Amino acid sequence: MRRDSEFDPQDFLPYLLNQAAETLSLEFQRHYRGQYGMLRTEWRVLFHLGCYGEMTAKDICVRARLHKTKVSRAVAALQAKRLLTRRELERDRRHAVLQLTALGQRVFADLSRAAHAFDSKVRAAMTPDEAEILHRCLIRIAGFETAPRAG
Amino acid sequence: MRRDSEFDPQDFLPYLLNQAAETLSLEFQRHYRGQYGMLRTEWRVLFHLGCYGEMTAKDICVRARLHKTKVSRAVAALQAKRLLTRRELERDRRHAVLQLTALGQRVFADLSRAAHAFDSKVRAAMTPDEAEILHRCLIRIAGFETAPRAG
DNA sequence: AAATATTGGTTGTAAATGTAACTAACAAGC
DNA sequence: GCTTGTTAGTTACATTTACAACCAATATTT
Repeated sequence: MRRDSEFDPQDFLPYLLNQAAETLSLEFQRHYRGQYGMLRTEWRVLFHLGCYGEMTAKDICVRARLHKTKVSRAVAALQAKRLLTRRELERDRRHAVLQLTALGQRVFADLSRAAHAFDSKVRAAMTPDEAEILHRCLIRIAGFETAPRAG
Repeated sequence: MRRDSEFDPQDFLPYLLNQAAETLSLEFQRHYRGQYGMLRTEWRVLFHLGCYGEMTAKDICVRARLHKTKVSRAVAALQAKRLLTRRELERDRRHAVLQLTALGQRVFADLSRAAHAFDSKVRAAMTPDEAEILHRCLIRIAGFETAPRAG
């Protein structure tokens, strides 16, 4: 298994990023999957609804950068689990506003706590400076607006 | 679409990492997918074989952290594309050493160049310090050994 | 108002992935 | 030797995802 190239997979950002992302995702998965039988997309939809409050499926698509079919199926699954409800708008019956049920909010609160704890644990492995720079770089790479919370 | 929570998805590392990883992966995909009709796992297998030289499927599993079924199928696909060959070992016919064909090496060289260019482009959006810290953090998160090139 | 386009969302189907069960080759215990 | 266990790799099947076609409601054009 000799060394042929000067370029190492670990130096290739898409690869390294994927490995890091996969590592964390797999680890956190057990919270929403193990505890609540949720899929990643379902957790994301719940997460967004919990963080930003009620919105339409389209809003979630844009915010979470998910394809509408994925959102559609995740919403159906969350609805079947009684974690959210859909309320059609009279002024435009194409739209349906989604909101978490009381149960959904409890699940979100629980997972949100777990997420926070998990995040802290990961950050504990770096200095505050490193954490800040990492965050900044990832935001930039992901192409998120610099100040999305202002919108 | 009001704000319900102090915790933002963009502050949750697994989520942010995934978004960043997805962004880069989707962008780079067009090189191996568009040009050569390869899947991500195929590109990874090719990448590892090109970088480290010939090895068995099992080696790739360990190095690239891929499940053996994924590797098995990727190898079959690359073989069908005439990018690699398998050579059984006489001393242990369970093992088959995989190596790139001349064509495979050319494809690897091309994609390797593209990867390098892509990587440089991404790094150009940060200072050298940021790039170094980002790399360090990702290596740590991914759980890679601190000095795997020594092995 | 009728025809056309657009938008929000769902459904159908093929491709891809994950998991488990399996085969074949070797190793170890008896 | 013959069972039992392990390892490398494949195959089969269920789940998940991607992509396209679709439907219904609204907007736009004429």
